[in-house]
Amino acid sequence: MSIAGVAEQAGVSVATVSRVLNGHSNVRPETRDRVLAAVQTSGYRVNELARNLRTAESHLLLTMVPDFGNPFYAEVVRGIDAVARQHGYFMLLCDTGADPGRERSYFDMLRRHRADGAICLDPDTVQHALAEDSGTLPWVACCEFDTDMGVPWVGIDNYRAAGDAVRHLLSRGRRRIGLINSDDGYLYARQRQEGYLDALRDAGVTPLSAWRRNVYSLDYEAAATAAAELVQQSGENAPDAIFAVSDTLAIGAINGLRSVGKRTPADVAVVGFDDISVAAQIDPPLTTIAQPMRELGETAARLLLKRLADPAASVPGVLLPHRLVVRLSA
Amino acid sequence: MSIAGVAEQAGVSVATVSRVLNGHSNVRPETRDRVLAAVQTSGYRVNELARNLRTAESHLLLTMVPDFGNPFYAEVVRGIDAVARQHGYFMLLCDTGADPGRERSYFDMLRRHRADGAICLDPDTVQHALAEDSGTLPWVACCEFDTDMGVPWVGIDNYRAAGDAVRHLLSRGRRRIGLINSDDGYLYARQRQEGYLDALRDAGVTPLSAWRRNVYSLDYEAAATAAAELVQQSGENAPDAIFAVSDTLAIGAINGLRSVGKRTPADVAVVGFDDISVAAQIDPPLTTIAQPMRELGETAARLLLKRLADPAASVPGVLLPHRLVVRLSA
DNA sequence: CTGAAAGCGCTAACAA
DNA sequence: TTGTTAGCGCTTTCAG
Repeated sequence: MSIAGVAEQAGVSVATVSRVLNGHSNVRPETRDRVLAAVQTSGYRVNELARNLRTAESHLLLTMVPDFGNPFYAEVVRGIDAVARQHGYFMLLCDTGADPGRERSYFDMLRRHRADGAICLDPDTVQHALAEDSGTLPWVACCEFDTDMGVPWVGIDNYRAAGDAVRHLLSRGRRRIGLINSDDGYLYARQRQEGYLDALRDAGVTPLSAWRRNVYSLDYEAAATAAAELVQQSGENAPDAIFAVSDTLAIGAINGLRSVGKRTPADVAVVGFDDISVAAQIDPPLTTIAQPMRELGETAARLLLKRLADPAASVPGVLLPHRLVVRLSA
Repeated sequence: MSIAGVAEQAGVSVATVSRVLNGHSNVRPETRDRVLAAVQTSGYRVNELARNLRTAESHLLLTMVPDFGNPFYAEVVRGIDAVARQHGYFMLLCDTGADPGRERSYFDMLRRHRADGAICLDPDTVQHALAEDSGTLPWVACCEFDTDMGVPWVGIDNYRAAGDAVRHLLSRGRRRIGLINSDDGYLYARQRQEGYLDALRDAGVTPLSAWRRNVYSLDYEAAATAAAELVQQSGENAPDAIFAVSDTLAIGAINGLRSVGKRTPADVAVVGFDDISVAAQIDPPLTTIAQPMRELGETAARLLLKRLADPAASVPGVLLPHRLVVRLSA
């Protein structure tokens, strides 16, 4: 049943039906009622494919995440979704696995008019590829952003946040602070490492490379292994604290520590990053850097919507505040 | 730049361009090359809106989850996504918050031809509303299913799985087994409760209602409170074990137990449900019923795809096996 | 206030 | 092998 059917049933033209469907005011109330009745009885629904073709917009927003099993991303995505829906858009969530190929294929949806805009949370390394050949497409970078990529962005100050974590550990009397970092294809990983190193140096401690481990997947096991290795080194190579760049990693680390008989925080203090909801539930509750996950997502969505509404508008980058949450692990 | 532009540039008709774009064989190689070249230089991309309007399909699949912050759903969704993409479909993830209104509005996307099919993980109570006025729309129920709703489904045997959990506790010598259940708007919640009750009775123990708590949001705090209340009752009202119908709840429960000085499993054994990845990481590692999350999603997607390929085909319901994973919490 | 008609970009008969 | 043409269902001038 198409608009033509409704028109016939109501004894009017398709144009009139379209008008009432779109809430135009220039329709006689009586006519409008007749149309509405016909819509009711016929069970008609607009074909948005047709509408979108005509209006040249899909009202679909893409969100590309490297891994949507990660609770951190889940919460950010919630923020995006809320704002999008609030503005009449639907959000299509794409799990790229941080794979440039998949990322490209999703990005193609923009070019093919299947989506109006995109929000990208992928590693800045893969974002760069996009920025080059599609500087013109409407998208914004979220959480992971390179300020001179010329793309609107939102995120936190990772450098300073990492410093805050380290300074907290320092203030607790820890000196040999280890780092469990993630894949340094992520700018955030590199920035947090810088923040960590500088904070240590500023305090007069020379960071040993033996204190650092990279984990190339955000999984618990890998972090557990890394933590166990770290503390089982001899002498001053063995850290008395660990800063993990995500709560997931921190939880794995605590588990790894326990498996080699080290207690947290008595033997080794641990601080995480993100403040996902499990962080407060584990034993000991995790001290961590809280990111405003929901706001991150909401802001990204708003930036994109603004860009969409006025392609010429200069959309700013925005930095959101982080916060140290002290619990018992450090 | 549209297909017409390419046609002009290549000196052929739009039909020919369409043919090479769609890989039809009846095009002279030389012509095809000319077209391809024009596509290249012009940077043309199909407008899928137009294509979809013409072919009357969107190649979009909807997945409706009640809460996509829940790691359990995340993993199921991964399975759906993988199969969908493998078959040339994109998956649109919708967080309904188990709200019938939002659910309806997403479902409307099917009626409006924005999506070809849907997979629904929402409570069976809200599914029923859908089944009534849209028995004809292509959708399948996943995890949460009512076998006589006339909709293809996939899930596990919740009744038996809950029984297995309880029997395990029984075999460990626990008799006063508590239940932390979720919102009984979910069929799975009601089924697991039945399984729990029957297993207890079969073992000759009379389940006290004082042993049971419902938690209406899947969050840690609520579960923690429930667990604390449960064990602080007097006499035989205080359970010596708790079966929680999800790992999230179980983790919260263990935390609640700890907060009132009860150790797990020494004082109170705990078994969870789902086997999400944190389950193995907490202290003590969680004994739980593992659901084949990924397969659940993959199967749902396959059922839907089958239904789409042949609307007349009778699509079966499928029951996937669960598994008791014994760790240290019980 | 309403209708006729053009056209969004594409695919698929049908012709040649 | 290629071109012409008729829609897909809708919105939107432009006339009346």
